[in-house]
Amino acid sequence: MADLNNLLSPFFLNDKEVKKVIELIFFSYRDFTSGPDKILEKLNFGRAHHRVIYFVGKKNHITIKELLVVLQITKQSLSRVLNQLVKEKFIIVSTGVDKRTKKLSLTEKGKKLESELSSIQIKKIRGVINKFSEDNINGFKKMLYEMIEDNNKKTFQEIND
Amino acid sequence: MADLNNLLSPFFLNDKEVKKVIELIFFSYRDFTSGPDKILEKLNFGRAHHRVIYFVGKKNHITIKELLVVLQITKQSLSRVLNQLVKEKFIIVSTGVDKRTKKLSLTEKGKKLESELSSIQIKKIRGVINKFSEDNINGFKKMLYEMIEDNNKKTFQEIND
DNA sequence: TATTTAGGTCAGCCATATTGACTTAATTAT
DNA sequence: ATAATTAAGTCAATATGGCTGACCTAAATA
Repeated sequence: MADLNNLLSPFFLNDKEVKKVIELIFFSYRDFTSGPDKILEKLNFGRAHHRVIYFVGKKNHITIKELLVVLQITKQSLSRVLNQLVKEKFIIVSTGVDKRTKKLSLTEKGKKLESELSSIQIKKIRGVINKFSEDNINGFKKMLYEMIEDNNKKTFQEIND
Repeated sequence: MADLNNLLSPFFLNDKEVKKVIELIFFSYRDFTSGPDKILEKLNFGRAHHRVIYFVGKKNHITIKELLVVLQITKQSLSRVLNQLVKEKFIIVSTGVDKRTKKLSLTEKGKKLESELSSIQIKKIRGVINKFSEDNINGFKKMLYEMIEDNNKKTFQEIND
């Protein structure tokens, strides 16, 4: 019902073919993160710092709790990473209207790093986009979205509304 | 030249749209690995064990060196993980024709675990495949492949020849 | 006023990775 | 035959990024 393509010619991949997809995901993800990793290394930061920088950049004035929902780590884990970023002035903290909360923002230094890290990944994705059609890109996005668990689909929507 | 679609209607995504793709990759990969992670946890294993189990299952009689090329970690890192898997009888080791090398194989216990872990990810991918067309799937695979660095593309080909 | 919420902190633990230095045994090249 | 290279292993130290559990403060809400 949903898709004529499937009704007319149901598409099947055997286990071996599906496993190739597993490997493509593994290899592509590793290379997707390796670029930023190299820059982060020079700053003695890791991927966790990248994620915090990224999502604070994405949503200015994000609170600790919101960040925890997105990252799905414990506050103890976030704490160490975030404190380093604040101490080294990539992120500044202010108090929310609800005075229990804290609002996080990137400093100019933080914005610069975020931009440097993101531009590597943006470049990589654009490189891919340029080789494919609009249909392919839209399919790619939809398929990635379908791989996300329902509760996290909600989170993805929330950070993009 | 390469693609009429792009010549006729060059497809452009602005930075904000490309960043959505970055997030889709982040969220989907996390959920792609979370299923196996839960099973591994019960065995006091981690994702590193999964990768070793996976690639030994993929290529029976793989050597340590071949495994290191695929995994791109140091032999010290591999050593700990592999020794645990051998000690707990998920993997058996034999000597190659070149007596310097070792050949790794899954035991029945190892095959069972590999199958249990892979079936989760296979199921997830099939779930996605069933919602899309053959064109979409082929596009998906090609786009993932294009995200891999050239030297690793070679590795991907080699493990699939 | 009592409870919940947002955030922080201390301590200890585990997994995964790294670098560097060094060893052994087997193969290959000179 | 000897030298060089290769495959594998090991010891030690270090870093990152997660976790649990226990406990605390201050502010908001019921």
